Amino acid sequence: MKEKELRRSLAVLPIGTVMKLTDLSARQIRYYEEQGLIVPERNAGNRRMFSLNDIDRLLEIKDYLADGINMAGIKEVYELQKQRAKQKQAALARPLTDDDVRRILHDEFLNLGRLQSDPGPHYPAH
Amino acid sequence: MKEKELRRSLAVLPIGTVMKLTDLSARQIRYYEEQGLIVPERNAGNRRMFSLNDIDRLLEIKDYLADGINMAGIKEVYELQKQRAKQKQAALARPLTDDDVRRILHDEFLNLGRLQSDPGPHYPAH
DNA sequence: TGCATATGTCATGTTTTCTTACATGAATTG
DNA sequence: CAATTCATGTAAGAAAACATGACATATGCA
Repeated sequence: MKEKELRRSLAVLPIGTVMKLTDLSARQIRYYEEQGLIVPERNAGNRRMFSLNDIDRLLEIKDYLADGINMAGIKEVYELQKQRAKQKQAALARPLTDDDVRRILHDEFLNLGRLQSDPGPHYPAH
Repeated sequence: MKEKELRRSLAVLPIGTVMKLTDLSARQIRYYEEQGLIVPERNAGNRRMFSLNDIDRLLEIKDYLADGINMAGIKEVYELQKQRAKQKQAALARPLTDDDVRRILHDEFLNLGRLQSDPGPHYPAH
């Protein structure tokens, strides 16, 4: 499962291909990068190079936008995901204290309603 | 298994990416196309666009060349593969006659020695 | 009405790729 | 040995793709 992950994160696609695969304009893709939602690599000539993971992320962003969530909201979604991933990794790195467990469970429940079944209220631009 | 095949045959990679993934020069890749060993698609602007299957094929070609097989030999290899695939499909399309079976078995045995265990003598330039 | 957001469009410069042509070292053949 | 063929390198000029920056605009909200 490690090699597959590597392949999915290989930056091999130019923006033209990504436009076709996602049906997004170059302007949109660059804007999402500007907003920090994706961070495509650059080749030696400064061309953006995208991975399959980037494609997935872009399609997700598209869905969120179609659902009426704005940039700020999407950023928050990914912030939460990042923090959850970080916690999970920390949990793997060392044995969990009771306090960890409580905090993780708390966050899980906190995020359940907002991110899965129901997008919830549209996030205001903080 | 059908969707995976589709993804593998999607022409999404520019030649620059292919160069890096295969460690072949643009000259080599174009030459192999000229020889009919690969047939990359073209985008609207006439740029070659490669699929993952093309990458596999190029790496195969590289291996064959490293083994001392020349273009003519490699062409023959792929010709045989194509014919075998055609026969297999024909076999699926209609019931086999005894004669079919005999002929297919014959070809299988014929190709066994040459293509699998031992590359055999280097093919002369036809 | 005025402002912020998300996207379109245009201009200009750089990078990538295309085709065509010629060059070349290694192997082959007469 | 001289002449070919093969597989690849290299260079030139044109076209396509992409980058950045600026300005335009529709939409929704305060």
